[in-house]
Amino acid sequence: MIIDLTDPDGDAHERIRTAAVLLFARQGYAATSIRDLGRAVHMTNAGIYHHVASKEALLADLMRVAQQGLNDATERMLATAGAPADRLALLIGSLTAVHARNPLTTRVMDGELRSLTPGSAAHDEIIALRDVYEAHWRRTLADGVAGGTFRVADQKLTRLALMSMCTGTSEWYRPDGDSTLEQVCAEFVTIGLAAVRAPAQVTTSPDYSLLPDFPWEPPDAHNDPRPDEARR
Amino acid sequence: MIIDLTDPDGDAHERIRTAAVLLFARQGYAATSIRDLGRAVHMTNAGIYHHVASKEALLADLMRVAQQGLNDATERMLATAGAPADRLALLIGSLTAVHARNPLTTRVMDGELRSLTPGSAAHDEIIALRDVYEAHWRRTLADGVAGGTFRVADQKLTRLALMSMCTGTSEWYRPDGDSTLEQVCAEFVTIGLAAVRAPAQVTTSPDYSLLPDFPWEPPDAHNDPRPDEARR
DNA sequence: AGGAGGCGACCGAACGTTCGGTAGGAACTA
DNA sequence: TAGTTCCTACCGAACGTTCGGTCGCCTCCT
Repeated sequence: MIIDLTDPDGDAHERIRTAAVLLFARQGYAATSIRDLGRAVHMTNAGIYHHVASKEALLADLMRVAQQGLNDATERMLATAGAPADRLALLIGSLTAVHARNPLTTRVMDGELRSLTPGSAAHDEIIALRDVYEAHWRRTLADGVAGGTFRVADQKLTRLALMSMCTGTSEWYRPDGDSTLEQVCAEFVTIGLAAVRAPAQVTTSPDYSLLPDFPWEPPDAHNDPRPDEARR
Repeated sequence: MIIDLTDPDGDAHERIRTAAVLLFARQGYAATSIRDLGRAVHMTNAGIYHHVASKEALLADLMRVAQQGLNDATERMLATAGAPADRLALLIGSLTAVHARNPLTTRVMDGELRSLTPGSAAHDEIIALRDVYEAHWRRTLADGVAGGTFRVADQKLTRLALMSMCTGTSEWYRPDGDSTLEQVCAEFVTIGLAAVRAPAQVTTSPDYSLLPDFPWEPPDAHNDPRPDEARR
């Protein structure tokens, strides 16, 4: 499933998407030119436009597919979960795992929403998809509080704090660290349950095979240079 | 201390910095033009260059002063703290508070390092300053582990996870929420101590007057439009 | 024959940056 | 007091470059 950016026989659309997620994550959308993309896939800027309607449409497409993938996977996993504590554990674990395993895609997802023209159809669509996702968190927290399992001062604050803990994973997680992905997720689940004052439970680790696997996420994404911690 | 961007009698350098932090945080450095800055302070693009050597120097200056301010404040606060648990609590609380109170400045600090030319003197200087700051975290965690107070699987992972929880605050905290800043900080300290398996302690809330107050952070920063959660 | 894929050349606009010039005031001299 | 000389702050115009995007043509493959 690895994608060779320079292979002219590969699917061009897929190669462009792969290059886009790489460069958008590394330099940011605004600082990446169509010519940069072309250089990465061995094409001219004009060639890119044979496969893509516009630079912004490329970003929107990327974000839409990625967010949709997360939504689908989340709903698949939640389908078998019962109590709010179980659901919260699943939400935390899966969001963390997705960010750890797809750091480039998720960095674009989380950080480039502002690059879509406000009010455009694409922008509104991504926001709507994100709302659908966040509704799972909102409902889980509300259910837990209503049922007496959770005790939180401010549901919105708790949700955003936990989500930002999970999404932050894409900025620092490396698979060659001392902790496995499973350990990180379990750790975060423990922290999350503590944050809502729910009793820590023996967590059945989530089935990672249900998580979305973005085909354009390069296998060596974790070795991609990052501006910080460059020499550590 | 509030700064009127359009007041021609105000200090021009200060006005430009204020506009820069606003626009860089809102649109990103790459998507902000010198002409945008000029428009914000009622100057032409040429006028800006009378006060600023280059666009990148403006960003570097901003980041350097901000990071230096955080470093100084952190060292002032740590000077009176003893045990690793106290020091960790201070680090968590102060980093959270700085991000909550200066969301625009901290978003630029945390997210625009990649916009500085890699290898340039300015880039290296910011990284060095950041290293100095992170060393406080590293040492605190190492001391706690060595002394038996903390029990963590992976110090680097723990540090980065906790720091990203704190820095995430700038993305969602609003002073008009259900929780005060003090409550958020206390909550995060509790979570952080749980993450290192240290006994939760009665936290003496940090002295927020020691925290850096960036003069260019607009007083209505929390009302500045953000791409996500726009309609919530 | 004809469509898919791609190239070179090009467009208008915007970019960061530079340059010559100027209004206004302070400072000094006659 | 009047005149000369600076200096700070800024503007209008332009520099060369790069931007996102378009157009026509060529070359394969079917």
